[in-house]
Amino acid sequence: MATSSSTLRNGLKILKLLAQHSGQSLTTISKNLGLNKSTTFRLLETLVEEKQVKKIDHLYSLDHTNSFLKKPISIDPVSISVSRDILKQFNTTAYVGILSSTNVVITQVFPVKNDFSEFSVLGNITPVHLSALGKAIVAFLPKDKQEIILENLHYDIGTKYTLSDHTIFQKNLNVIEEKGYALDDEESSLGVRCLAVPIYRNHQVVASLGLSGSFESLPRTGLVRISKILMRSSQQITNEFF
Amino acid sequence: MATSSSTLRNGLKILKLLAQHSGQSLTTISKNLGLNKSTTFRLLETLVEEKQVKKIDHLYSLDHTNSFLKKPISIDPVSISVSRDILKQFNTTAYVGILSSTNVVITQVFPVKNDFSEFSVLGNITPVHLSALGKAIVAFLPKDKQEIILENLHYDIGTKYTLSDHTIFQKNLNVIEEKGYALDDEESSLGVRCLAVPIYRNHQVVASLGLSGSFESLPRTGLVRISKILMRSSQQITNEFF
DNA sequence: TTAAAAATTTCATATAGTGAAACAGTAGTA
DNA sequence: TACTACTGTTTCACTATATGAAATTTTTAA
Repeated sequence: MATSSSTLRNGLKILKLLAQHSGQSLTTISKNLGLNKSTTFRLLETLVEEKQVKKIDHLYSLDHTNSFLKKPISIDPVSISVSRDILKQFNTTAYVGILSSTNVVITQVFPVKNDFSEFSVLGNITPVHLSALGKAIVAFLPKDKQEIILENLHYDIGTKYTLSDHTIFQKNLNVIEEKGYALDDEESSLGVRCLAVPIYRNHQVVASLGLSGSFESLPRTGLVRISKILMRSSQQITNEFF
Repeated sequence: MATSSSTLRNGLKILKLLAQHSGQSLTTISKNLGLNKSTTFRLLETLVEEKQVKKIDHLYSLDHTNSFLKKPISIDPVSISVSRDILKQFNTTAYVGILSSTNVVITQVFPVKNDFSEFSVLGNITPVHLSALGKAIVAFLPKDKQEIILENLHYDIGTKYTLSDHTIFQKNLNVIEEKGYALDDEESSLGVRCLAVPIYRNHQVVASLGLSGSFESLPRTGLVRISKILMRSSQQITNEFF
């Protein structure tokens, strides 16, 4: 007896196919996946019932309005622009993240290369302690708000969170507050470094602006200088909009 | 014999639950859904294998990096800022859309209200002919590029697309080109109107900037004036970045 | 209007999915 | 360290659900 479920897997295959190529007919989907037509029809009916797929004139498409991953976000909006000079100077991609509960959500992406696959991270949700963007927000929050977030991290993360992790993260936040920027080498196995600074509005941090690049483009020796440039950029933003 | 698939439905239930509350254990998920533990375990294993769910220290979360709905986008990036004055003036939300194949993707949202649920549309994908943002791009493309998109609309939409629709849409595009802006009252049953203008880069349209508001905030009598204000804003953007 | 193609439903059956229970792993406490 | 309680994972017997072939209905195109 197989460990896992082929029926569920087939259903997910259909979703994946429709994500790549929407507006397909039953016969086309059945052929593309090598599934029997009756089976395919029934799986599609289920997906339509569950509102993951819509069916118009016998053509099936993903129902984007009901994606599981579209989670209402309930904090203040922020919008910024990033000069291309900064991106070119550091050969990095820039991101804006905002806080949502105990996670950070990427709301804007500014790729340096003409490689638009970077936009696929738009809307991504990450626990604050796993991302420089998140840390750069939390570290500059008032202490009482920080505490609330640290408490709630028990429930919202995919990582078991112990008291010692709590203490380590708290110390990490203090360091970030002192330095003025957050650094994340967690993805260091991939040679990627992230540097992020807070964005303020009405004297409160509401978002963060981060750069993601290679160790070469964001060298340890240049982090203070880079963070100052970013701070000037984010200060400009605050002046302009808030 | 049931029309639809209870196994697939149970799998989707799990995804939905994890979307609402991530980082749950097997026992909790099983209890919350009233599913047998073994069954739940196997469904979760399948979801993990298919990379829709990640499992860290026996806690399950949605794997946001592998959402079906995150579709690599392969055209040039664009970034803009929108002055809050424009939003306040019209009491509307602003969007930036970019072209991806025959769809338009929303890459930036600037809500006027402190109601961040608007950000849930970030990343939304809509066929070009169903959205002012899409029309405002296609209408200003070179004719040969337009033709390619019109041809491919056969395959990518959830709506049956006939020759007469082709002709109507082509005429619609000509009108938009003449006027300089695209209007969309398709959602008029909900009292929502969308007005969009193109964003250029190197003398080519690469994106669009649109406003979405009520009939009161975007009155028919004011559309020309508003579109001119938007055009100035998008021209400023072009001057600044391109 | 007709024929072909696609969509939907039916039916027999076997296999995939289910759930109870056994087993293994983990954490906390005395 | 040993024990207990709880959780996670695997096994096994059984049947209900999923499958696929085929019949029927609907849709499409000429």
